[in-house]
Amino acid sequence: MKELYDYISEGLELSEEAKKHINSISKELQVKKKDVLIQQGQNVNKTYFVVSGCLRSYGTDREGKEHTMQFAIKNWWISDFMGWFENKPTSLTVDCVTDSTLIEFKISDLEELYKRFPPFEVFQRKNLERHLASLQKRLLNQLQLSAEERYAVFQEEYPEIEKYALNYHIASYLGITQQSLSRIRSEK
Amino acid sequence: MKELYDYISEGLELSEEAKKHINSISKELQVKKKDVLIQQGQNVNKTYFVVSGCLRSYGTDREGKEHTMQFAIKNWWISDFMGWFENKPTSLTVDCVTDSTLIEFKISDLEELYKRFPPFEVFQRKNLERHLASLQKRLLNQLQLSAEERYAVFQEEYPEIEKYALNYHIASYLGITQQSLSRIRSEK
DNA sequence: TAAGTCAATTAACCTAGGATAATTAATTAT
DNA sequence: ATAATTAATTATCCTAGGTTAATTGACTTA
Repeated sequence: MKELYDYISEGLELSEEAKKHINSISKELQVKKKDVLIQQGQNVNKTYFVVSGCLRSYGTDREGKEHTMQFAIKNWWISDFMGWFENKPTSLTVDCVTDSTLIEFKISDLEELYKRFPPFEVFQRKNLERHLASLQKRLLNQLQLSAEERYAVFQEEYPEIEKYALNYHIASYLGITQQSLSRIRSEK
Repeated sequence: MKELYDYISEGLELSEEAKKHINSISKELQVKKKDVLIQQGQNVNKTYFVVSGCLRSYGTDREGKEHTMQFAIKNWWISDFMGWFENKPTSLTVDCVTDSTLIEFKISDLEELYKRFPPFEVFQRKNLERHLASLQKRLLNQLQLSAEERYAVFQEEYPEIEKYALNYHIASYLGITQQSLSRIRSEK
């Protein structure tokens, strides 16, 4: 839990009362590599804060191909926004790239938290803003860079993730096949 | 101004006092097709609410090719999140696809508004959530659909934008060349 | 330690969509 | 209206990255 408090404290003053409330709505979770936390097609109502390890969210298309939306490591959140905000069955699966320690929240409990402790509302807005900015950057990269360039950006930006993730996870994040990624790697 | 009030009223109770405050920090703007509102490379501090017409934000790469990040029509906001939240010169240009009527805000004035009127903070968070969900969907489409399929989704989702925007605007939104879009169109 | 997975690499071939360039159509300005 | 721009289409050729399949390597589990 300490990791979560530290993380929050970077953004706002965390009162004892707030800590207690957070404690009451969350639970720590030990999960194993390949455990599935959110399953494509079901309704989402959970979100996860990563204490250690690595998670991944991805969509699976008709042909069974996976497309990685996001990785999450220490101090990141992961869930399926699309499913939650549109209140529809999720189009993403969230599973574990490695054994991990997580803190689990019901999204509705977080909404309640924002109401009770307004600084959290602000904190969350700023998180969303940052998240949005990084997604925009990724989309722009997708539109304007070659596969090789995207891979270079990825390596530059997320060296720790490259250590955890499998080759085909990374390929599907970059929007290419595993074989292409292999090719790119060997060309250096 | 009425359009903006109506838009806000869909999300929250709009007091006279809040209206007055909004009035004091915004100004209505008439702009012409091709006018540039935010120029790639400069610092961003403005955001625009579209009353009528159509705007577009895009990045220009080294080879001078444009890549459309977003269109905005009636009741949408447009600015450059990446530039603002990272406090860096923007990598996007925002210009007018058609003559338009806008309401202009300084982003810092909006932050002040959130502070003074907390319901706006919530309202804004929810907007960001929706925005994030739609961006995720777009990225997923980019990763898993063919150019032809993406175009079909675009037509389905934004029929009004297709009326306003030029062919090469749409192509650059889909991540393909103008010629490819032409080809796709003629194949039907 | 051998058998059985599961992941990564490599190679041969193929295709969606890019590049270039010429032609036609649609706007805009005079 | 006419000329001058600016945008869209079409055609040819080309390439990045996909597809399929075989090979190698690296973990598991027995």
